[in-house]
Amino acid sequence: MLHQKLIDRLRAIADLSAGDLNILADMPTTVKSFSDGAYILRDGDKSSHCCLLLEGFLARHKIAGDRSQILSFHVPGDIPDLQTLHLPLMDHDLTSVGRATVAFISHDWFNRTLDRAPSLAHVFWREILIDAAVYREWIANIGARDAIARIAHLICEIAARLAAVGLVSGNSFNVPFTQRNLADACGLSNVHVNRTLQELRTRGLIAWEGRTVTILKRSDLEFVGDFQTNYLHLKQ
Amino acid sequence: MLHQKLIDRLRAIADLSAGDLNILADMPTTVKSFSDGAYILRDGDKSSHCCLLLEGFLARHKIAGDRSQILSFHVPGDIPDLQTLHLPLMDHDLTSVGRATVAFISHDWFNRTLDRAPSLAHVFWREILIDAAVYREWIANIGARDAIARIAHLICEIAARLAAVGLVSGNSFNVPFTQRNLADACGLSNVHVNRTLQELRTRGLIAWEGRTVTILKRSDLEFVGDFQTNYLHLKQ
DNA sequence: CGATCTGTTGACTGTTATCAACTCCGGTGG
DNA sequence: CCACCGGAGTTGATAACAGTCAACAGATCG
Repeated sequence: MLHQKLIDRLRAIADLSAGDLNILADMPTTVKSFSDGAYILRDGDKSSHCCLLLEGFLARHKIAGDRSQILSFHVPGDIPDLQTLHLPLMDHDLTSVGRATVAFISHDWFNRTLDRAPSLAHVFWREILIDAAVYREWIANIGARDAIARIAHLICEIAARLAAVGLVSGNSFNVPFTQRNLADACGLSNVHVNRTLQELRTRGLIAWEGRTVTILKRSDLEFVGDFQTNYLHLKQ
Repeated sequence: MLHQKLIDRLRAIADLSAGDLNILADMPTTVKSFSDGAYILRDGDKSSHCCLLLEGFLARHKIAGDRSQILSFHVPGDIPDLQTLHLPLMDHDLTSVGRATVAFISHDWFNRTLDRAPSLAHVFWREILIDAAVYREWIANIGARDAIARIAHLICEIAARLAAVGLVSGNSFNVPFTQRNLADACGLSNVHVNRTLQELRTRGLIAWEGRTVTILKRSDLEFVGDFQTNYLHLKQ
Protein backbone atom coordinates (compact mmCIF):
# COMPACT_ATOMS: atom_id res chain seq x y z
CA MET A 1 0.00 0.00 0.00
CA LEU A 2 1.10 3.49 -0.89
CA HIS A 3 0.99 4.94 2.59
CA GLN A 4 2.33 1.91 4.43
CA LYS A 5 5.38 3.78 5.73
CA LEU A 6 3.15 6.50 7.16
CA ILE A 7 1.08 3.87 8.93
CA ASP A 8 4.24 2.17 10.20
CA ARG A 9 5.46 5.48 11.48
CA LEU A 10 2.23 6.47 13.22
CA ARG A 11 1.89 3.00 14.72
CA ALA A 12 5.38 3.37 16.13
CA ILE A 13 4.26 6.34 18.21
CA ALA A 14 0.56 5.69 18.90
CA ASP A 15 -2.29 3.26 18.46
CA LEU A 16 -4.40 3.58 15.32
CA SER A 17 -8.06 2.55 15.25
CA ALA A 18 -9.69 0.81 12.30
CA GLY A 19 -11.41 4.10 11.52
CA ASP A 20 -8.09 5.92 11.48
CA LEU A 21 -6.68 3.34 9.08
CA ASN A 22 -9.67 3.74 6.77
CA ILE A 23 -9.22 7.47 6.67
CA LEU A 24 -5.53 7.12 5.87
CA ALA A 25 -6.28 4.58 3.16
CA ASP A 26 -8.52 7.11 1.41
CA MET A 27 -6.08 9.98 1.74
CA PRO A 28 -5.86 11.75 -1.61
CA THR A 29 -2.29 12.38 -2.70
CA THR A 30 -0.21 13.59 -5.60
CA VAL A 31 3.05 11.69 -5.92
CA LYS A 32 6.21 13.32 -7.22
CA SER A 33 9.83 12.26 -7.54
CA PHE A 34 12.86 14.38 -6.85
CA SER A 35 16.51 14.02 -7.78
CA ASP A 36 19.32 14.61 -5.31
CA GLY A 37 19.41 18.05 -3.71
CA ALA A 38 16.08 19.23 -5.12
CA TYR A 39 14.10 21.85 -3.25
CA ILE A 40 10.68 20.71 -2.05
CA LEU A 41 10.09 23.96 -0.17
CA ARG A 42 12.10 27.13 0.26
CA ASP A 43 12.55 29.58 3.09
CA GLY A 44 9.79 32.16 2.70
CA ASP A 45 7.38 29.88 0.80
CA LYS A 46 3.76 29.84 1.83
CA SER A 47 2.59 26.27 1.87
CA SER A 48 -0.81 24.80 1.03
CA HIS A 49 0.18 21.12 1.05
CA CYS A 50 2.03 18.76 3.31
CA CYS A 51 4.48 16.27 1.94
CA LEU A 52 4.64 12.67 3.06
CA LEU A 53 8.00 11.09 2.33
CA LEU A 54 7.45 7.72 0.64
CA GLU A 55 10.98 6.77 -0.31
CA GLY A 56 14.41 8.27 0.19
CA PHE A 57 15.49 11.03 2.52
CA LEU A 58 14.79 14.72 3.02
CA ALA A 59 16.57 17.35 5.09
CA ARG A 60 15.60 20.68 6.52
CA HIS A 61 18.23 23.37 6.07
CA LYS A 62 18.89 26.87 7.22
CA ILE A 63 21.53 29.31 6.05
CA ALA A 64 23.33 30.79 9.06
CA GLY A 65 26.04 33.24 8.18
CA ASP A 66 28.14 31.57 5.48
CA ARG A 67 27.20 28.01 6.40
CA SER A 68 24.29 25.73 5.71
CA GLN A 69 23.01 24.00 8.80
CA ILE A 70 20.92 20.86 8.51
CA LEU A 71 18.13 21.00 11.10
CA SER A 72 16.76 17.50 10.72
CA PHE A 73 16.81 14.45 8.49
CA HIS A 74 13.61 12.73 7.45
CA VAL A 75 12.97 9.10 6.72
CA PRO A 76 10.10 7.42 4.87
CA GLY A 77 6.79 7.81 6.69
CA ASP A 78 7.70 11.28 7.94
CA ILE A 79 5.73 14.41 7.04
CA PRO A 80 8.48 17.01 7.41
CA ASP A 81 6.24 20.02 6.88
CA LEU A 82 3.25 19.04 8.97
CA GLN A 83 3.74 22.26 10.89
CA THR A 84 2.72 24.28 7.81
CA LEU A 85 -0.88 23.39 8.66
CA HIS A 86 -0.84 26.06 11.34
CA LEU A 87 2.36 27.87 10.42
CA PRO A 88 2.26 28.06 6.63
CA LEU A 89 5.20 30.42 6.17
CA MET A 90 8.43 28.45 5.84
CA ASP A 91 11.42 29.65 7.87
CA HIS A 92 13.85 27.12 6.35
CA ASP A 93 14.43 25.03 3.23
CA LEU A 94 13.32 21.46 2.65
CA THR A 95 15.34 19.45 0.15
CA SER A 96 15.91 15.89 -0.93
CA VAL A 97 19.07 14.03 0.04
CA GLY A 98 19.55 11.52 -2.72
CA ARG A 99 16.54 10.61 -4.84
CA ALA A 100 13.25 10.83 -3.07
CA THR A 101 9.57 10.15 -3.69
CA VAL A 102 7.06 12.37 -2.00
CA ALA A 103 3.25 12.34 -1.74
CA PHE A 104 1.59 15.74 -1.43
CA ILE A 105 -1.53 16.09 0.68
CA SER A 106 -3.56 19.30 0.70
CA HIS A 107 -4.00 21.33 3.86
CA ASP A 108 -7.70 21.39 3.06
CA TRP A 109 -7.97 17.64 3.32
CA PHE A 110 -5.98 17.59 6.54
CA ASN A 111 -8.03 20.30 8.17
CA ARG A 112 -11.34 18.78 7.17
CA THR A 113 -10.28 15.30 8.20
CA LEU A 114 -8.63 16.11 11.49
CA ASP A 115 -11.65 18.17 12.57
CA ARG A 116 -13.79 15.06 12.22
CA ALA A 117 -11.33 12.49 13.56
CA PRO A 118 -10.04 13.68 16.93
CA SER A 119 -8.14 10.47 17.61
CA LEU A 120 -6.22 10.80 14.37
CA ALA A 121 -5.65 14.49 15.06
CA HIS A 122 -4.10 13.47 18.35
CA VAL A 123 -1.70 11.11 16.57
CA PHE A 124 -0.60 13.79 14.14
CA TRP A 125 -0.09 16.28 16.94
CA ARG A 126 1.95 13.73 18.75
CA GLU A 127 4.02 13.31 15.60
CA ILE A 128 4.63 17.03 15.32
CA LEU A 129 5.59 17.27 18.98
CA ILE A 130 8.07 14.43 18.61
CA ASP A 131 9.58 16.44 15.78
CA ALA A 132 10.20 19.20 18.33
CA ALA A 133 11.60 16.67 20.82
CA VAL A 134 14.13 15.64 18.19
CA TYR A 135 15.10 19.29 17.73
CA ARG A 136 15.74 19.53 21.44
CA GLU A 137 17.99 16.52 21.33
CA TRP A 138 19.89 18.01 18.39
CA ILE A 139 20.48 21.20 20.34
CA ALA A 140 21.97 19.11 23.14
CA ASN A 141 23.92 17.01 20.65
CA ILE A 142 25.52 19.93 18.85
CA GLY A 143 25.88 22.14 21.90
CA ALA A 144 27.21 19.71 24.47
CA ARG A 145 28.87 16.71 22.82
CA ASP A 146 32.22 16.34 21.09
CA ALA A 147 32.59 15.29 17.48
CA ILE A 148 32.65 11.53 17.91
CA ALA A 149 29.62 11.57 20.21
CA ARG A 150 27.68 13.80 17.82
CA ILE A 151 28.20 11.48 14.88
CA ALA A 152 27.59 8.34 16.91
CA HIS A 153 24.40 9.85 18.27
CA LEU A 154 23.16 10.81 14.82
CA ILE A 155 23.81 7.32 13.50
CA CYS A 156 21.89 5.80 16.41
CA GLU A 157 18.98 8.16 15.84
CA ILE A 158 18.72 7.43 12.13
CA ALA A 159 18.95 3.71 12.82
CA ALA A 160 16.17 3.88 15.41
CA ARG A 161 13.88 5.90 13.15
CA LEU A 162 14.52 3.67 10.16
CA ALA A 163 13.91 0.60 12.31
CA ALA A 164 10.53 2.02 13.33
CA VAL A 165 9.40 1.90 9.68
CA GLY A 166 11.04 -1.43 8.87
CA LEU A 167 14.03 -0.13 6.95
CA VAL A 168 16.77 -1.80 8.97
CA SER A 169 17.74 -5.36 8.13
CA GLY A 170 19.99 -7.01 10.66
CA ASN A 171 22.17 -4.15 11.79
CA SER A 172 22.42 -2.52 8.38
CA PHE A 173 20.55 0.25 6.63
CA ASN A 174 21.04 2.44 3.59
CA VAL A 175 21.46 6.18 3.65
CA PRO A 176 22.53 8.57 0.89
CA PHE A 177 24.30 10.95 3.26
CA THR A 178 27.65 12.36 2.25
CA GLN A 179 30.22 13.32 4.83
CA ARG A 180 29.39 16.91 3.99
CA ASN A 181 25.76 16.24 4.93
CA LEU A 182 26.89 14.84 8.27
CA ALA A 183 29.14 17.85 8.74
CA ASP A 184 26.27 20.27 8.05
CA ALA A 185 24.04 18.35 10.43
CA CYS A 186 26.53 18.11 13.29
CA GLY A 187 28.14 21.54 13.07
CA LEU A 188 31.52 20.11 12.06
CA SER A 189 33.80 20.43 9.04
CA ASN A 190 33.70 17.71 6.41
CA VAL A 191 37.36 16.91 7.06
CA HIS A 192 36.72 16.38 10.72
CA VAL A 193 33.70 14.20 9.99
CA ASN A 194 35.94 12.08 7.81
CA ARG A 195 38.42 11.55 10.62
CA THR A 196 35.69 10.95 13.15
CA LEU A 197 34.10 8.27 10.96
CA GLN A 198 37.49 6.62 10.67
CA GLU A 199 37.75 6.65 14.43
CA LEU A 200 34.35 4.98 14.71
CA ARG A 201 35.47 2.39 12.16
CA THR A 202 38.81 1.67 13.77
CA ARG A 203 37.08 1.25 17.12
CA GLY A 204 34.97 -1.39 15.42
CA LEU A 205 31.69 0.36 16.17
CA ILE A 206 30.39 0.80 12.64
CA ALA A 207 31.07 -0.03 9.02
CA TRP A 208 30.08 2.56 6.41
CA GLU A 209 30.66 1.38 2.87
CA GLY A 210 29.09 3.37 0.09
CA ARG A 211 25.53 3.94 1.18
CA THR A 212 25.37 1.03 3.56
CA VAL A 213 25.84 1.62 7.26
CA THR A 214 26.26 -1.31 9.63
CA ILE A 215 26.20 -0.95 13.37
CA LEU A 216 28.72 -3.49 14.63
CA LYS A 217 28.59 -2.84 18.36
CA ARG A 218 25.27 -1.30 19.12
CA SER A 219 25.57 -0.75 22.85
CA ASP A 220 29.11 0.61 22.54
CA LEU A 221 28.00 3.00 19.82
CA GLU A 222 25.09 4.16 21.95
CA PHE A 223 27.47 4.67 24.86
CA VAL A 224 29.88 6.72 22.77
CA GLY A 225 26.98 8.75 21.38
CA ASP A 226 25.29 9.14 24.78
CA PHE A 227 22.18 7.87 23.06
CA GLN A 228 18.91 7.02 24.75
CA THR A 229 15.71 6.44 22.82
CA ASN A 230 13.33 8.19 25.20
CA TYR A 231 13.28 11.46 23.25
CA LEU A 232 11.91 9.66 20.19
CA HIS A 233 8.80 8.81 22.23
CA LEU A 234 8.31 5.48 20.50
CA LYS A 235 5.70 3.18 21.95
CA GLN A 236 7.39 0.80 24.33
CA MET B 1 -5.24 41.15 34.91
CA LEU B 2 -3.54 37.94 35.90
CA HIS B 3 -3.11 36.54 32.42
CA GLN B 4 -2.26 39.79 30.65
CA LYS B 5 1.16 38.57 29.56
CA LEU B 6 -0.40 35.48 28.01
CA ILE B 7 -2.80 37.67 26.10
CA ASP B 8 0.05 39.96 25.03
CA ARG B 9 1.97 36.95 23.84
CA LEU B 10 -0.88 35.37 21.90
CA ARG B 11 -1.78 38.70 20.36
CA ALA B 12 1.80 39.04 19.18
CA ILE B 13 1.41 35.92 17.06
CA ALA B 14 -2.29 35.84 16.12
CA ASP B 15 -5.60 37.67 16.36
CA LEU B 16 -7.80 36.94 19.35
CA SER B 17 -11.57 37.24 19.17
CA ALA B 18 -13.71 38.62 21.99
CA GLY B 19 -14.81 35.04 22.66
CA ASP B 20 -11.21 33.91 22.94
CA LEU B 21 -10.51 36.69 25.41
CA ASN B 22 -13.50 35.69 27.52
CA ILE B 23 -12.34 32.12 27.67
CA LEU B 24 -8.86 33.19 28.71
CA ALA B 25 -10.29 35.52 31.35
CA ASP B 26 -12.09 32.57 32.94
CA MET B 27 -9.11 30.24 32.80
CA PRO B 28 -8.78 28.52 36.18
CA THR B 29 -5.23 28.57 37.52
CA THR B 30 -3.18 27.78 40.57
CA VAL B 31 -0.38 30.26 41.10
CA LYS B 32 2.94 29.27 42.62
CA SER B 33 6.26 31.00 43.17
CA PHE B 34 9.69 29.50 42.70
CA SER B 35 13.13 30.57 43.89
CA ASP B 36 16.17 30.53 41.62
CA GLY B 37 17.01 27.20 40.05
CA ALA B 38 13.90 25.38 41.23
CA TYR B 39 12.58 22.44 39.24
CA ILE B 40 9.10 22.91 37.80
CA LEU B 41 9.29 19.62 35.90
CA ARG B 42 11.90 16.90 35.62
CA ASP B 43 12.99 14.61 32.85
CA GLY B 44 10.76 11.54 33.07
CA ASP B 45 7.84 13.29 34.78
CA LYS B 46 4.36 12.65 33.50
CA SER B 47 2.52 15.93 33.36
CA SER B 48 -1.14 16.70 33.97
CA HIS B 49 -0.88 20.50 34.00
CA CYS B 50 0.62 23.20 31.83
CA CYS B 51 2.45 26.10 33.37
CA LEU B 52 1.99 29.67 32.26
CA LEU B 53 4.92 31.86 33.19
CA LEU B 54 3.61 35.04 34.82
CA GLU B 55 6.81 36.65 36.00
CA GLY B 56 10.52 35.86 35.73
CA PHE B 57 12.26 33.37 33.52
CA LEU B 58 12.32 29.62 32.98
CA ALA B 59 14.71 27.40 31.05
CA ARG B 60 14.52 23.93 29.57
CA HIS B 61 17.58 21.80 30.23
CA LYS B 62 18.98 18.51 29.14
CA ILE B 63 21.94 16.61 30.49
CA ALA B 64 24.19 15.52 27.63
CA GLY B 65 27.26 13.63 28.73
CA ASP B 66 28.81 15.68 31.54
CA ARG B 67 27.28 18.98 30.53
CA SER B 68 23.95 20.66 31.01
CA GLN B 69 22.56 22.14 27.83
CA ILE B 70 19.88 24.81 27.95
CA LEU B 71 17.34 24.15 25.19
CA SER B 72 15.30 27.33 25.46
CA PHE B 73 14.62 30.31 27.65
CA HIS B 74 11.10 31.36 28.46
CA VAL B 75 9.72 34.81 29.14
CA PRO B 76 6.44 35.90 30.78
CA GLY B 77 3.40 34.90 28.72
CA ASP B 78 5.05 31.65 27.57
CA ILE B 79 3.67 28.20 28.36
CA PRO B 80 6.87 26.18 28.19
CA ASP B 81 5.23 22.79 28.59
CA LEU B 82 2.26 23.20 26.29
CA GLN B 83 3.49 20.14 24.43
CA THR B 84 2.67 17.95 27.44
CA LEU B 85 -0.98 18.14 26.34
CA HIS B 86 -0.24 15.54 23.69
CA LEU B 87 3.20 14.37 24.83
CA PRO B 88 2.88 14.16 28.60
CA LEU B 89 6.18 12.39 29.28
CA MET B 90 8.93 14.94 29.83
CA ASP B 91 12.23 14.35 28.01
CA HIS B 92 14.00 17.29 29.67
CA ASP B 93 13.97 19.44 32.81
CA LEU B 94 12.15 22.72 33.30
CA THR B 95 13.58 25.06 35.92
CA SER B 96 13.37 28.65 37.02
CA VAL B 97 16.17 31.11 36.27
CA GLY B 98 15.96 33.66 39.04
CA ARG B 99 12.70 33.95 40.95
CA ALA B 100 9.64 33.10 38.93
CA THR B 101 5.87 33.06 39.31
CA VAL B 102 3.94 30.40 37.47
CA ALA B 103 0.24 29.71 36.93
CA PHE B 104 -0.72 26.05 36.54
CA ILE B 105 -3.57 25.12 34.22
CA SER B 106 -4.92 21.60 34.08
CA HIS B 107 -4.75 19.54 30.91
CA ASP B 108 -8.42 18.75 31.45
CA TRP B 109 -9.38 22.37 31.17
CA PHE B 110 -7.21 22.83 28.08
CA ASN B 111 -8.60 19.79 26.32
CA ARG B 112 -12.20 20.65 27.10
CA THR B 113 -11.77 24.27 26.12
CA LEU B 114 -9.78 23.82 22.95
CA ASP B 115 -12.26 21.22 21.68
CA ARG B 116 -14.97 23.86 21.87
CA ALA B 117 -12.99 26.86 20.69
CA PRO B 118 -11.25 25.96 17.43
CA SER B 119 -9.98 29.48 16.84
CA LEU B 120 -8.25 29.49 20.22
CA ALA B 121 -6.93 25.99 19.58
CA HIS B 122 -5.37 27.31 16.40
CA VAL B 123 -3.60 30.07 18.32
CA PHE B 124 -2.18 27.64 20.85
CA TRP B 125 -1.01 25.30 18.12
CA ARG B 126 0.62 28.21 16.42
CA GLU B 127 2.35 29.01 19.70
CA ILE B 128 3.65 25.47 20.03
CA LEU B 129 4.88 25.44 16.45
CA ILE B 130 6.74 28.70 16.97
CA ASP B 131 8.41 27.00 19.90
CA ALA B 132 9.72 24.43 17.42
CA ALA B 133 10.76 27.20 15.02
CA VAL B 134 12.87 28.68 17.80
CA TYR B 135 14.49 25.29 18.36
CA ARG B 136 15.41 25.19 14.69
CA GLU B 137 17.04 28.58 14.92
CA TRP B 138 18.97 27.47 18.00
CA ILE B 139 20.31 24.45 16.13
CA ALA B 140 21.55 26.82 13.42
CA ASN B 141 22.88 29.24 16.02
CA ILE B 142 24.89 26.67 17.94
CA GLY B 143 25.88 24.60 14.94
CA ALA B 144 26.87 27.24 12.43
CA ARG B 145 27.80 30.49 14.18
CA ASP B 146 30.90 31.49 16.11
CA ALA B 147 30.84 32.55 19.75
CA ILE B 148 30.20 36.27 19.28
CA ALA B 149 27.39 35.66 16.80
CA ARG B 150 25.76 33.09 19.08
CA ILE B 151 25.64 35.46 22.03
CA ALA B 152 24.56 38.43 19.93
CA HIS B 153 21.82 36.33 18.38
CA LEU B 154 20.56 35.14 21.75
CA ILE B 155 20.43 38.70 23.08
CA CYS B 156 18.46 39.83 20.03
CA GLU B 157 16.02 36.95 20.43
CA ILE B 158 15.38 37.58 24.11
CA ALA B 159 14.93 41.28 23.40
CA ALA B 160 12.41 40.59 20.65
CA ARG B 161 10.41 38.15 22.75
CA LEU B 162 10.40 40.46 25.76
CA ALA B 163 9.36 43.36 23.57
CA ALA B 164 6.39 41.33 22.33
CA VAL B 165 5.03 41.20 25.88
CA GLY B 166 5.92 44.77 26.79
CA LEU B 167 8.98 44.06 28.91
CA VAL B 168 11.47 46.26 27.06
CA SER B 169 11.68 49.92 27.96
CA GLY B 170 13.73 52.00 25.59
CA ASN B 171 16.48 49.62 24.61
CA SER B 172 16.83 48.05 28.02
CA PHE B 173 15.43 44.97 29.66
CA ASN B 174 16.12 42.88 32.75
CA VAL B 175 17.26 39.28 32.76
CA PRO B 176 18.58 37.14 35.60
CA PHE B 177 20.94 35.15 33.38
CA THR B 178 24.42 34.42 34.63
CA GLN B 179 27.30 33.99 32.22
CA ARG B 180 27.12 30.29 33.00
CA ASN B 181 23.48 30.26 31.83
CA LEU B 182 24.54 31.86 28.57
CA ALA B 183 27.37 29.34 28.26
CA ASP B 184 24.98 26.41 28.76
CA ALA B 185 22.58 27.88 26.23
CA CYS B 186 25.15 28.61 23.55
CA GLY B 187 27.38 25.56 23.90
CA LEU B 188 30.35 27.59 25.12
CA SER B 189 32.43 27.72 28.30
CA ASN B 190 31.63 30.36 30.88
CA VAL B 191 35.13 31.80 30.46
CA HIS B 192 34.63 32.26 26.75
CA VAL B 193 31.21 33.82 27.28
CA ASN B 194 32.86 36.30 29.60
CA ARG B 195 35.37 37.30 26.94
CA THR B 196 32.75 37.40 24.23
CA LEU B 197 30.53 39.71 26.30
CA GLN B 198 33.53 41.97 26.83
CA GLU B 199 34.02 42.03 23.08
CA LEU B 200 30.39 43.02 22.56
CA ARG B 201 30.81 45.75 25.16
CA THR B 202 34.06 47.14 23.78
CA ARG B 203 32.50 47.22 20.32
CA GLY B 204 29.81 49.40 21.86
CA LEU B 205 27.00 47.05 20.89
CA ILE B 206 25.58 46.34 24.33
CA ALA B 207 25.81 47.27 27.99
CA TRP B 208 25.18 44.53 30.53
CA GLU B 209 25.29 45.76 34.10
CA GLY B 210 23.94 43.49 36.80
CA ARG B 211 20.63 42.25 35.46
CA THR B 212 20.07 45.10 33.05
CA VAL B 213 20.91 44.64 29.40
CA THR B 214 20.91 47.62 27.05
CA ILE B 215 21.17 47.26 23.31
CA LEU B 216 23.23 50.24 22.19
CA LYS B 217 23.49 49.59 18.47
CA ARG B 218 20.58 47.45 17.51
CA SER B 219 21.22 47.00 13.81
CA ASP B 220 24.93 46.34 14.35
CA LEU B 221 24.12 43.76 17.02
CA GLU B 222 21.63 42.08 14.70
CA PHE B 223 24.25 42.04 11.97
CA VAL B 224 26.88 40.49 14.23
CA GLY B 225 24.34 37.92 15.43
CA ASP B 226 22.98 37.25 11.92
CA PHE B 227 19.57 37.88 13.44
CA GLN B 228 16.32 38.10 11.52
CA THR B 229 12.95 38.04 13.22
CA ASN B 230 11.12 35.89 10.69
CA TYR B 231 11.58 32.66 12.66
CA LEU B 232 9.69 34.15 15.62
CA HIS B 233 6.62 34.39 13.36
CA LEU B 234 5.35 37.54 15.01
CA LYS B 235 2.40 39.24 13.38
CA GLN B 236 3.35 42.08 11.06
C1' DC C 1 34.79 9.51 -21.28
C1' DG C 2 35.57 13.70 -19.21
C1' DA C 3 33.93 16.50 -15.44
C1' DT C 4 32.49 16.82 -11.02
C1' DC C 5 31.63 15.06 -6.56
C1' DT C 6 33.21 12.49 -2.63
C1' DG C 7 36.44 10.65 0.34
C1' DT C 8 41.09 10.80 2.13
C1' DT C 9 45.42 12.58 3.95
C1' DG C 10 48.91 15.99 5.63
C1' DA C 11 50.34 20.36 7.45
C1' DC C 12 49.12 24.20 9.69
C1' DT C 13 46.10 27.47 12.06
C1' DG C 14 42.91 29.10 15.27
C1' DT C 15 38.98 29.23 18.15
C1' DT C 16 37.50 27.67 22.29
C1' DA C 17 38.16 24.69 26.48
C1' DT C 18 40.47 23.90 30.68
C1' DC C 19 42.81 25.08 34.81
C1' DA C 20 43.98 28.22 38.23
C1' DA C 21 43.92 32.31 40.79
C1' DC C 22 41.92 36.41 42.28
C1' DT C 23 38.25 40.01 43.10
C1' DC C 24 33.81 41.52 44.12
C1' DC C 25 29.44 41.04 45.97
C1' DG C 26 25.38 39.63 48.68
C1' DG C 27 23.75 36.77 52.06
C1' DT C 28 24.16 34.27 56.38
C1' DG C 29 25.13 33.19 60.87
C1' DG C 30 27.83 33.71 64.98
C1' DC D 1 28.15 44.11 63.35
C1' DC D 2 31.41 41.67 61.18
C1' DA D 3 33.60 37.49 59.58
C1' DC D 4 32.83 34.15 56.53
C1' DC D 5 31.12 31.74 52.63
C1' DG D 6 29.66 30.71 48.07
C1' DG D 7 28.43 32.41 43.71
C1' DA D 8 29.64 35.32 39.92
C1' DG D 9 32.74 37.77 37.11
C1' DT D 10 37.47 38.46 35.47
C1' DT D 11 42.14 37.47 33.92
C1' DG D 12 46.23 34.80 32.33
C1' DA D 13 48.53 30.65 30.74
C1' DT D 14 48.26 26.49 28.39
C1' DA D 15 46.16 22.69 25.88
C1' DA D 16 43.03 20.44 22.88
C1' DC D 17 39.76 19.93 19.55
C1' DA D 18 38.30 21.20 15.27
C1' DG D 19 38.79 24.32 11.07
C1' DT D 20 41.17 25.64 6.92
C1' DC D 21 43.88 24.94 2.95
C1' DA D 22 45.73 22.03 -0.42
C1' DA D 23 46.40 18.05 -3.01
C1' DC D 24 45.08 13.74 -4.90
C1' DA D 25 42.56 9.23 -5.72
C1' DG D 26 38.53 6.95 -6.71
C1' DA D 27 33.67 6.92 -7.75
C1' DT D 28 29.80 8.56 -10.11
C1' DC D 29 27.06 10.69 -13.44
C1' DG D 30 25.58 12.93 -17.47
